[in-house]
Amino acid sequence: MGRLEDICQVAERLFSERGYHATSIRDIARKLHLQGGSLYAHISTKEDLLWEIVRRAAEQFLQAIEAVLRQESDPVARFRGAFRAHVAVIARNLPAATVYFHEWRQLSPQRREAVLQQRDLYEAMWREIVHGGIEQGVFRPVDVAMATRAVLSVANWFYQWYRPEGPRSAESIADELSELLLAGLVKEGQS
Amino acid sequence: MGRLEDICQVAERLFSERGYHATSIRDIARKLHLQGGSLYAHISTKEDLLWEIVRRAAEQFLQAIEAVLRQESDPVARFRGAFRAHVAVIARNLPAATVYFHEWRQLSPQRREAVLQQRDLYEAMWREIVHGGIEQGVFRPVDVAMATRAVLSVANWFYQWYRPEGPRSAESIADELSELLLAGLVKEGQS
DNA sequence: AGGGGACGCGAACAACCGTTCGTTTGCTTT
DNA sequence: AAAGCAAACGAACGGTTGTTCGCGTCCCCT
Repeated sequence: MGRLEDICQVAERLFSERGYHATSIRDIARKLHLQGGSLYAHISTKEDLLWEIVRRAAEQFLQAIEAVLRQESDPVARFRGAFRAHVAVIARNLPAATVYFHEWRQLSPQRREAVLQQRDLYEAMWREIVHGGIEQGVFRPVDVAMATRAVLSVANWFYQWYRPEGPRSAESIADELSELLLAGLVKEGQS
Repeated sequence: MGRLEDICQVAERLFSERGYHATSIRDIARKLHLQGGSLYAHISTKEDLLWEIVRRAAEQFLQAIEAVLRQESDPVARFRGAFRAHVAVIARNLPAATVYFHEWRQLSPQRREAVLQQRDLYEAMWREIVHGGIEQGVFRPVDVAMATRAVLSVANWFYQWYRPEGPRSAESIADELSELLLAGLVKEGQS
């Protein structure tokens, strides 16, 4: 089954660099020294390939935040952990994350709906973190939905500018960004 | 010249909804009750159409922040003004802004380069705002590049979730978001 | 040793792509 | 009324798209 993995990996790279519709099945095949039609021994549809990439990425985001929520209970620790985990998922697999954020609209209506449902669930977990911080008096009483959107904006936009060959590690960047966001959330006094 | 404007408007909508490569010249023509080939009396290339949309959007962002920098000098006022202006450009022309952020990579290498240069210039102006705030002792001594990236993440991601038919006005949202970001930047004491 | 299944080839498919072009239409100007 | 002109038609172009399929070829299992 190593071949399918190879195909996915090449597809991730090309889809992320050129976009889904600007990448042909023959482009993917060429990078593997194969003929276009040969890919259909391993995949059944070009869209299935996109779906596989998007589905896996979505799964990783969910698993990452669930692990944090399971292990941490303090709002600030949860916030830092979830932010760091989100950034790590992107950094660990930048092409797949890029495809996830950029190309999910090209999926069929049903699959698009599934992505949206997963995204809503993910955002609800983040809102829970923010809500918990306010309820425990650690965060200022800001609008939960709006603050969550701001946080996720920074977290999601990360894929647009992060480059692994850059000078700073993803963890170091994640910590600095989450510190900046926390400063806007936490009540004046202690961090 | 009204016809070209019609074409641009339809192209903005379709490109933003389905993506550039998923929209054919015939799709655009159909919405105008025209034949595919008829568009070529007004445009010279499909890519030229995309370029026109992207170019105009980029221009609006630049003009908006330049006006703010010209009128305001206080760092906090500049920050609030620039953020509000950025969000207003997106809200005022959501389809074009969506195409700008989402499809600029599909342009030719030279035009892509021009977009990048403009974006760098825009970001430099934002860094100038943050830098000025720190220098005057109004903002905490954060990393200018990183803080600017965080702010622009929230500002740019706005197009992904803002819907004009929603309950809150773009200005009200912009003010709340910029307040949240400012709280993370400003030194403890006064706002 | 021999049979079977996975894998890859390469030609072919219908559909669609962006773009061109000769022709027709219909309005405006003289 | 005639001439001119921009706009739209509609057929056609060469190329590319995703996908199919019959055919070999190689390796693994018994």
